[in-house]
Amino acid sequence: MVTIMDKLQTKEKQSDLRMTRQRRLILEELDTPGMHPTADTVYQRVRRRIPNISLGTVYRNLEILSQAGMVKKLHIGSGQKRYDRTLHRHYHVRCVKCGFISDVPAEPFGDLEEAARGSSEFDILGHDLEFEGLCENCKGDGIQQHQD
Amino acid sequence: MVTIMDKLQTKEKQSDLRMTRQRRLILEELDTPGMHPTADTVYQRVRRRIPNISLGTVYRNLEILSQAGMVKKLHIGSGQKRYDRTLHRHYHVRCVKCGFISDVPAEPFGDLEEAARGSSEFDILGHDLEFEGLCENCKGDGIQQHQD
DNA sequence: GTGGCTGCAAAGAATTTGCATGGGC
DNA sequence: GCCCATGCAAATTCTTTGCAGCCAC
Repeated sequence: MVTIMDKLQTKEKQSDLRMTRQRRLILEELDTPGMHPTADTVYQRVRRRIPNISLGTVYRNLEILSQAGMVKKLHIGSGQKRYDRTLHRHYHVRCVKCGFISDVPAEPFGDLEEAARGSSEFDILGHDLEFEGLCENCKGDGIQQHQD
Repeated sequence: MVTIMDKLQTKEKQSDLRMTRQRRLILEELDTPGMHPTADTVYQRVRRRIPNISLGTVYRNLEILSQAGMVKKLHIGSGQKRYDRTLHRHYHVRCVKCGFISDVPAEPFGDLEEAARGSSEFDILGHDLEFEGLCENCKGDGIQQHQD
């Protein structure tokens, strides 16, 4: 089991990262704006350019990049984990019908944490906010399948 | 794969629910205040009273109860799903060190969704807010393991 | 050159599902 | 009695890991 101590330690090592072809292409895929791909989606896409890359490598890299703070792991919806290139802080909306995830360009609400501090014994360090709703496609009762 | 249509349909059927011994005890476990157990934790606890209950039954029931709106499925942290008896709307804090999850008794922020509506094409229906922080035990650098 | 990184494959963890039987209503 | 619910076990799905060779620095 990976402990937080592992995480904290790994975070220090981010300068050691070697920029392999695999890692560079994985990062490139994540740079596509508005994407919140699963590990498998990243795998499928990078495979177009490195046909024999392994899914294990993709998982390993997403984990490493996530611990280095270059990528954010999202635990949205009930399915697989998703990954988001962390450029600036933002929120997400998930379509309750098709699962499509989109960015919400709203400014982070700073006072949320202040309010939580008043009613919890925790040291509050941050927050994640996820909206639920119906995406453009699903508003009209259409049952389309959205992409990542 | 379970689609949203399945979900919506099942939601209508909530009156069909039979109150079996298994289902009742699962609900009882979830009634314990402040608990956010995983399926396996529920299984372990109910097993004390129904030794031969199966893990599959626990999963099936948690899913059914969740779709009936009696239980909320939480996707917090990276690990297993957790389940929360839905009595009233509230938020959660997760300890980044030990993973302990606690309720935040703060009142829901209604204006969050209003703000999101302004900057998204989605029909916003709701939101989930999760705080991150350090729990009482972990504040002092202790690396204790919290329970559910 | 060396230590991190990769591909491959097998293992592991979490959850779902098929089927025959059992039990709530 | 009907039909949903259960126990059991196998199957799926997603993710991690061991290992020998490879490659970025």
